[in-house]
Amino acid sequence: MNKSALFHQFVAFTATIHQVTHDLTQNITAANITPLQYKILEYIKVSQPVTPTEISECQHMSLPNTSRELRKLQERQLIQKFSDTADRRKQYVRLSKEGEKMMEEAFACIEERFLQLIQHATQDDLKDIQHALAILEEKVLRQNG
Amino acid sequence: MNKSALFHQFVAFTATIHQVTHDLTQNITAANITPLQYKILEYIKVSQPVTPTEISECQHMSLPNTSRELRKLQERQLIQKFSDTADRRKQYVRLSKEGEKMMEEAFACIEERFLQLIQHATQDDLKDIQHALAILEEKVLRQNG
DNA sequence: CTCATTACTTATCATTTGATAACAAAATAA
DNA sequence: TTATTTTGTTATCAAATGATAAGTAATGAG
Repeated sequence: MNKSALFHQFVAFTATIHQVTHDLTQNITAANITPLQYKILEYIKVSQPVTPTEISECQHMSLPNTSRELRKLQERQLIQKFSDTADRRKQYVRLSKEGEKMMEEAFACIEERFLQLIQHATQDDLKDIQHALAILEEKVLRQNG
Repeated sequence: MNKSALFHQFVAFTATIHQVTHDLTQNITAANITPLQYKILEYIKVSQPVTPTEISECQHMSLPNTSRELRKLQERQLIQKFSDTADRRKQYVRLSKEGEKMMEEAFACIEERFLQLIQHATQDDLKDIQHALAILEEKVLRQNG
């Protein structure tokens, strides 16, 4: 099998994934949130509690800029910070009640849009999709990062 | 089968795809190109010739901003514009020789990184991957856009 | 204790990107 | 013909993001 052909197929695939992600997530929050801030909230939502350093690394941004965005999110009552009792330099970030509500609504909206995407899928189709996702995770994405 | 579970699997999958895309494409050009400009060149590369209006729509940006970025790319000799002989309002954009060279090098670099990702895959693995990509394209991504 | 390191903040500046108004030229419709 | 629409440009402003210097407080190593 031709690896180069597989590469081209993969590139086309990722382009489509990016397009679909854009469609699924556009206009997702009424709140006046920047794209970067949404990304950060999304990460906190699925990984909380997280430290600013972790956010900084996962979002590929500098710690000062992370700190600035977290301050804005805290001012808007969307997140809360707690300092580690053992190591008081460290901080843990969580969504506030309001932030949780906002992100849950956002996720619900994305899920609804996703379900529309697969509305005509049969049970067999769903199994195929699930299996395909698992194959790619295992054989391409989980290789070493 | 639980569609909601599939949704969560899909979300995790797309997050990983975005991460891998980031890794595959980071520091890809020596040229002093902004991320947006790279995206535009990438689109031109695979779809040329394209009009500014098409770029504008596919990249989700306004026509004035598209025009500005194209001007910068033209000043840097990375693209060329031609006006349509039939409808002289229209313009066709292509990569210049230099732009082609740059993008081919970029793509070659990305392909090399991708091949590393699947370096341990057997022939059967490759067939599985190819099939998985096809399934997802057909049953999720090509539903209606 | 002293010194270096870690985790984070504040401040500042540059660059990139987005938004919008105003315009021009060509094509099309009336 | 005149009016309208399409395609694109230029100019300008605002906002978002990136980069970096300097500083604080806590921890840990020696």
